Amino acid sequence: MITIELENFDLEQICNSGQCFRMKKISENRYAVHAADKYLEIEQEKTLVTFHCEETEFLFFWISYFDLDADYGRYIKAINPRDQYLNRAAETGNGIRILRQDLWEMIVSFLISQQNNIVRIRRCIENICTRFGEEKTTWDGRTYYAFPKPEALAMASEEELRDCNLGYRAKYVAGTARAVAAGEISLEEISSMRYKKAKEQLLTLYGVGEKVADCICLFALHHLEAFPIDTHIRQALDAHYKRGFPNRRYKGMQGVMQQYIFYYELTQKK
DNA sequence: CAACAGGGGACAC
DNA sequence: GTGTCCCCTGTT
Repeated sequence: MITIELENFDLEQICNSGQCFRMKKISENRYAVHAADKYLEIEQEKTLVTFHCEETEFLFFWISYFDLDADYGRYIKAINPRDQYLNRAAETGNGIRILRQDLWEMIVSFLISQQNNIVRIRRCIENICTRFGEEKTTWDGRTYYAFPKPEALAMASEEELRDCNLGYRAKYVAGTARAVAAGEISLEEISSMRYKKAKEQLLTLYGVGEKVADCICLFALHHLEAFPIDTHIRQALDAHYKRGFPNRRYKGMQGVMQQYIFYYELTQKK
């Protein structure tokens, strides 16, 4: 168990920022996180955050996962003081972190996300984990399921994937899983590529388009210059940035700004 | 019951 | 780059 003090860190904001689909609130101030094959419970009391895991796992996995070494105050300070909209957005989402999630998990998650709502996306992912993921045990003896490996999903039939509620997205997951399992594309190589190259490779996958590729680049590969444009962001850009988003000013941190905007739009609609 | 929207993408032209 | 289809499920 590790307790540390953190600035610009808010579990509720991270959970609702739409980048991770396997994090959920389990009680007041306490969240459960599934990531790749790991499980963590985490608590927050104002700036005091407690990770319920061993120190080695905290050091070698969760620090990177939650981007704890980064200074998000620096991103917020970089915002144009005259941009009222972005300042409001960043104020609302000032505890958001861009997570470093598993590449394969993000590929499948965002394949499933297309033309889909968040509640159902979560259910779909839970379904494929339960059905095709490796069985694991928490420190206190409870069973959970890891995210299924490419090989496991490559062996699944399209119909089995449809049974997991994927709908027409089943063929995308099946096709992409087979391509990865067959070695037609190397996740390891993509991990070491720069943004432009990585995105280009991801676009060759069946079912991966512009928006999904950018989500994968941002939420798995931590390419902060990726700026995924979905329907919500599109509306926000049309309303507040008629001359386009100031990419030059926010060079290398557009993805962080995208998250502030996305989260802000989501909270406004409730 | 019908209509519709929900974090798009493939494919043809 | 534009249009059309995909044909999913939950909500209204």
